Amino acid sequence: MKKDVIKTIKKYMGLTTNEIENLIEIPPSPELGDFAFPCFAVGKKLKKNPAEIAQDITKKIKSKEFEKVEAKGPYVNFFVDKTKLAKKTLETIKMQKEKYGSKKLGNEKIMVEFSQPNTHKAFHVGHIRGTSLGESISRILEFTGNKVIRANYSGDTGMHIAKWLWSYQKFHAKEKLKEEESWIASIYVEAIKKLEQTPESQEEVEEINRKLESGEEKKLNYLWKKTRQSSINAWKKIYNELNTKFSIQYFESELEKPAKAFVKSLVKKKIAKISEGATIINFEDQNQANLGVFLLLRKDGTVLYGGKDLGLAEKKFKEFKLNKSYYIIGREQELYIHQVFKTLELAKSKAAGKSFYIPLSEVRLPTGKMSSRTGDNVLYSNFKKELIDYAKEEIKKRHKINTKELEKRSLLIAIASMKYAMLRQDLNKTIVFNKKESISFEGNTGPYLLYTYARAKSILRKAKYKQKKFKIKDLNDSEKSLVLQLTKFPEIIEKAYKTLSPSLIANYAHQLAQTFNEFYHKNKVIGSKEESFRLVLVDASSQVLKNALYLLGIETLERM
RNA sequence: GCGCCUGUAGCUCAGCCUGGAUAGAGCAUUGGGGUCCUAACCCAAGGGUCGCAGGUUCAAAUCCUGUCGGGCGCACCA
Repeated sequence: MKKDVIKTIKKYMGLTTNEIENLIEIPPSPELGDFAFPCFAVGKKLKKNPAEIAQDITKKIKSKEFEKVEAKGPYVNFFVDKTKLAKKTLETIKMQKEKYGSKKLGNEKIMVEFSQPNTHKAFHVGHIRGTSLGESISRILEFTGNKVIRANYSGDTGMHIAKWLWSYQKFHAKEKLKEEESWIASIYVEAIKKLEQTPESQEEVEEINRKLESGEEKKLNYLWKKTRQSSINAWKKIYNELNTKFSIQYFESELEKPAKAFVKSLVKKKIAKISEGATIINFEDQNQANLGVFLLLRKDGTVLYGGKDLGLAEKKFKEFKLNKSYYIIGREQELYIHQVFKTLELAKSKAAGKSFYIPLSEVRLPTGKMSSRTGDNVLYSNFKKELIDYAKEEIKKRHKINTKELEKRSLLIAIASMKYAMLRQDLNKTIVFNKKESISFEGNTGPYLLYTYARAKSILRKAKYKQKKFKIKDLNDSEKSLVLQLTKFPEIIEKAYKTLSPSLIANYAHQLAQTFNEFYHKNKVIGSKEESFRLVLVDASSQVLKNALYLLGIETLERM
């Protein structure tokens, strides 16, 4: 439809398609039309009053594509023929179904690294944001023609693990190992507290760290392996619930060797050097003073996180023939990740120039930063439980269903609620997590979207709807808005792909749901004169809503 | 000190990239809507010097400069 507008204007003005496309806008209200062409720029060029130009163009236009073309001040307003538009849009959706909105915009093999929890530590609300985002971006990339490899990278060695093992051995040795993340997290918090009380214990911890790296003590190795696996098993359940499946899981412990080798080569190439006993890159030497100093190896020769990330980048490109590698990592690591990328460039790595950073702002508590050290955080499992309990209450108010169905629905609602809350906001914005306010299923929330979908499906069920041919007469206002909303979806996808912003899709889904609910309220479907058409419209709406939710990584419910 | 992010209604946020016609939602507040397809819904009302000051422009929440407030980062943590 936009194309028709462009074509029409092009016929009467000496402008290129691109110029026109950039000028065309959507009027602030439907009474002003569906598309508008502002004449300011042309007015300036021709040194004529834009309002006169608008009048002129309007008089000349004789296209039959539009219901009406009208000059209003300096604007030429186009009114699209809604009946034609509805027919076209609904038929497209009917045909393409879950592929509606999908478009081949890219054709690359892309790795998306996200989530990155550490073993022996809490999986908290902050991880939910990163995980939801990674999954959603992956789906958007796939939906637009790319092949995606989902990668997870976890810290399973180092000082924090040593502290955990120390705490367990010293204070909980008789307890059975559990796979609950809350238990795992609590051992770590206790370690930090005890170490503050008795700083002299730090020596014991360092001894454990040494033994752990050398692998000399069998008993310790066993405990490490076993507890590490507990964390991994706990994640499996979490990722399953969050609808995420990683193609590959990397661990820090596997990267020590390749990292050391890579750092060695950097020293050889004189990119890195020894300073105060540690191996570093001073970016001042590379005329990149703004990147500061990048630390690779400690004094004692052990590899730091940065060194391992370099090794990992190499490994990723070696293992998979990637076109691109995305890192979804907290904003606080921005400098660090740019140091990694610059180093890859200096080393002429395969990963150079193909690695990209997607910065993610943190999830905070009203009281400040979340920390797995102090336990000042909201664990995934605890938050989920509260959401599930609330969902159960709400369901029980409305329906009598068996336990199995109740469990299924409440979990899905809980996940939708948390994911949507994490995705609807811009990545650059810090989310201040207020637990009380987060547990709400009304308004701009995930459950509202699920509810809208379930309502639509309920109509189709009751009408015993089957797809067949349909006729469209005149559309009323709420039908028109709904059709227009459905027509917009492919554009939203394109923009979301270009900017890697799931929030655009989240906002769109909410708008669509609002428009649908308005339509639902004003129009009776079953038993109305327009039943056949309205059923198609309901079917299409539910389909598009489902597609949008899919891209957010949110599953729908047929009944809620 | 330097660098990055951020400031829009009482609260939480869209809109800013690509400047245009009355700045939009949700929550909260107030008032409506049930013989009717799921009221987790819908309708209406009140509520805004778009942090502040300059500049560019016919036109600025949007672009530029400065400034103030908040967050984060800047050598052996990850």
